[in-house]
Amino acid sequence: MEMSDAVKPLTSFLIEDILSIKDSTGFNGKCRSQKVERCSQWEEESEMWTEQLCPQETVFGVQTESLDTSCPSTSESSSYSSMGKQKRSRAAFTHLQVLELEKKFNHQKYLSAPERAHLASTLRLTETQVKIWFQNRRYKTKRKQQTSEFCKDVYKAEGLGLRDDLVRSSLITSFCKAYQYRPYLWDYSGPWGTTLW
DNA sequence: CAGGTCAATGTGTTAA
DNA sequence: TTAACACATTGACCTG
Repeated sequence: MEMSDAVKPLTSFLIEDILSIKDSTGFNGKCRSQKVERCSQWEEESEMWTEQLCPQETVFGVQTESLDTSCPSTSESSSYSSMGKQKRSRAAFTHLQVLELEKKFNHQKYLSAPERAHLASTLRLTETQVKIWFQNRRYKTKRKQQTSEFCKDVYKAEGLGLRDDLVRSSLITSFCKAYQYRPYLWDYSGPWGTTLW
């Protein structure tokens, strides 16, 4: 049986995450004209930095308005709707920023305040963004680990020769209880196929 | 358009 | 009291 994503060692995910030529939004190498346009000023200023560290991937030099004061919001990005609600922005970190964050995370899961400040200035992010990124990253790692352990339990149960349907129903029940607020984990590819349901 | 990803936000907890 | 944390959720944006 082919190993599912859920049971791969953690390092595999990290390496895959890094090697897949994607930025943090899942963007896959094509130009997002809207964002590039919005952040042209930032790109101009960071051109040297981008080329120095990531010469062949300047296409990923995409930054959103909320990341850097040198990239001011445009009327579009900070626009208010007719209802008066401010549109929430979500920064898309560059491929290079994510790469450096991942490298650091591989080395240490927690940063001290000085380390965070240094990394933030190096990557031209705010300290809060670095802090939140590490928080989210730890949580993501933990979720994957939980999924992985769940799969090991399945294999163990099957190895003991327990009836497949009983194993399945009990595990699904406990899994649903544990992850009722985490539907994204339900997509895991378990030993009984690609979908649970 | 449904579903996935992920930065940002909200909430509750803990330690200094 | 404050800052940082874990965890859950939201909302923007992307892909198939």
